[in-house]
Amino acid sequence: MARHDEVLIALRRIIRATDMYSRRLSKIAGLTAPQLLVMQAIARQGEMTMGDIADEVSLSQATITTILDRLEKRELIQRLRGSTDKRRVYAHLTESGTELLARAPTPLQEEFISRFASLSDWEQSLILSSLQRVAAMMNADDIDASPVLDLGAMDRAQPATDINEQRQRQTGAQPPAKTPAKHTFSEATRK
Amino acid sequence: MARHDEVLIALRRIIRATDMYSRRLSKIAGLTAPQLLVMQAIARQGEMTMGDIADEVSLSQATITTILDRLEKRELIQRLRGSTDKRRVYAHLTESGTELLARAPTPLQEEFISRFASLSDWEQSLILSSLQRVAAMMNADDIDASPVLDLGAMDRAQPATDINEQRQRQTGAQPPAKTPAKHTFSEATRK
DNA sequence: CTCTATTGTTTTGACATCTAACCTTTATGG
DNA sequence: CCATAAAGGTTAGATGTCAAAACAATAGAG
Repeated sequence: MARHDEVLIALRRIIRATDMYSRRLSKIAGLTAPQLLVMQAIARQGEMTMGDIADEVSLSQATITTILDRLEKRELIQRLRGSTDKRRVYAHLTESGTELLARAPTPLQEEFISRFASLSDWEQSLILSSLQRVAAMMNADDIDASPVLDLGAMDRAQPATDINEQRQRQTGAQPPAKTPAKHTFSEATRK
Repeated sequence: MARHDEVLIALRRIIRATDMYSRRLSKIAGLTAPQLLVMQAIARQGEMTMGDIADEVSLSQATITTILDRLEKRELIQRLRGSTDKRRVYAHLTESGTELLARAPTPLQEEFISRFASLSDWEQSLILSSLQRVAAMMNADDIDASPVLDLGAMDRAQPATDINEQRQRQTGAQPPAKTPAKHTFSEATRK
């Protein structure tokens, strides 16, 4: 078995564990992992537009919409249409949302966190940088995305012309603690 | 920002990249990543039951069912009820399934593979073992579920050496997945 | 001051996933 | 033998997720 096959297996296990924890979270805390992440982001900023949230948590806008739909239905967040720019929609936590969030656990398994914390410092940074490298290697081809790409593509899918479009949202992954900040939100000072 | 928060971010990026590649695969090759994995597994074994596949690719049986539903609808695989044991259902590739599979790319981004391959040997194994360790740390609490809630136990006495032991047979990978049962208790409560 | 391009969201349609509940069949204990 | 448990699959119901298309509102060009 090739090394990269083992990588794939490990990745799928990680992905699955993440998913299963999300479901467990949902049972014990009433929030799935993405819901929790989104709410934490909103709590940090006070109020955010859909696009801001999407950038912050690295999900598409469409996904944010559906997540907020569910949160809104449960009255954990509220949407407010922007007054100056009516295209924007601002989300903020409700009373009960804030409360629920306060009682919620972390979006990463406690078990994992404590195990990870018990590793020595150099082991932790080794693991972290490995993950970041993998992430970078996987996201990289997003950036250049060979403009031509395989012949086999055209005899099957007609579209296939859209590779350049998404170059707006890739964050380097190198700088440790750095909010992407591609979006300055200074809307309130509009005329 | 805490180390484990950075871990979380890296993980989410990896998960997202994996998902996006799956969609791209689906466009250029007509198969998503899980579909491809399932078909490759079947191709290797010739013929497999739902449960075998589930174990092999680390997904639940229900998921395999829905994936095979789609593949069967497109006539890429076929289901055959077992003759001796009629509970079993065997899946095998059809003519066109074999053909499509032959033309399909790898389930991991080529770009990633070549980047990974270009790393030195020790780097590769460093990354691989980091991933395997993360996977092991995340899946670990699956095993016990709730014996005690230690915390005080480990932060003092143990030099944290036995945490690594959990991953004994990961690298061997002969018997893949092996979800530790834990599922067999809630069955016959219907009545 | 219109007409059009751009920007921000939502909707649509398709997959992937899981748990829990439900069927079928086989295995087992009296 | 037969009732019941166990094993293998499928169905139902929820989420998450994305690309693309559809909408809505603002910004720009003439």
